[in-house]
Amino acid sequence: MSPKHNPNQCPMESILGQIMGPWTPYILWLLSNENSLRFGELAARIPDISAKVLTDRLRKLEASGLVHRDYQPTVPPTVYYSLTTRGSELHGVLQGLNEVALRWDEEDRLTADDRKIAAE
Amino acid sequence: MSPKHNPNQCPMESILGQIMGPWTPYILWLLSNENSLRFGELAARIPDISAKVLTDRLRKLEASGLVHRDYQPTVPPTVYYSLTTRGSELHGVLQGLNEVALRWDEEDRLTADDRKIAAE
DNA sequence: GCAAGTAGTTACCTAATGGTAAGTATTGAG
DNA sequence: CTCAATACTTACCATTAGGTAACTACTTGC
Repeated sequence: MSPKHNPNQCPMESILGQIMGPWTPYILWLLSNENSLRFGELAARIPDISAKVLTDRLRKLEASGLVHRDYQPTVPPTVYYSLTTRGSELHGVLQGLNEVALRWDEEDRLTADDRKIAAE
Repeated sequence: MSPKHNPNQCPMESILGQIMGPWTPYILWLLSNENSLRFGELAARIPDISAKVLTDRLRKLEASGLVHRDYQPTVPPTVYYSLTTRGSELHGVLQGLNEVALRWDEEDRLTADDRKIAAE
């Protein structure tokens, strides 16, 4: 994160340090709904994310013990990602977040429509 | 955020762009529990945050319509921050997040204790 | 005339982040 | 002999974010 931003004794900041960052909560949300996704499937569901960043996120989540990586040495290789037990404890939070996100999105689109109508 | 990371049609990413970043969810959590805090009170409750970053976060939250800023031109000035209606809709999510954070923190401290005992 | 107290702002610097593009490994298919 | 497919890795670059520290404004009180 930042050079000096340490998750100093504050549990909230500690968890945020693990979850936060562009795409990360979204990755968790996808995994929490599908229970297992391959690298390419994740990439396809997350528009515009680069392989580099996706790998980075998954590695960090794995290091925090939130995501499990299952590498099958087939040819070509197959890698399944899924939530660990701890990772799946975030489901409720992510669901709540998603509900709010959808609600606000709808509200914002409605008021945007109002503006368009008013401008006519 | 990043030069190209646009909240591209994805409601989840859009809300994350507003909430995310070091300290931000914690600020919202504090405001959601105290319903009104002054700048200095916030700073006191958030160890190690700098005035610059705190100001920045509050300005951004204000711009997103999540936080209300009430400036009283007294001498010295007094500024109260509180959640807007929309901001307070995050209470449930933040509470869930905090519960998980406290639980994990406790679990981690327990296993840390185990390691200490085992090392004796 | 100077310090105190609140809520910032400003300047400057460094480290980390993310993007792009190209490369890697492996093996079966054509 | 080369391509295709998957899951990355690496190198390089530009931008950004955050940290520190000093400075501002305004009035009261000593």
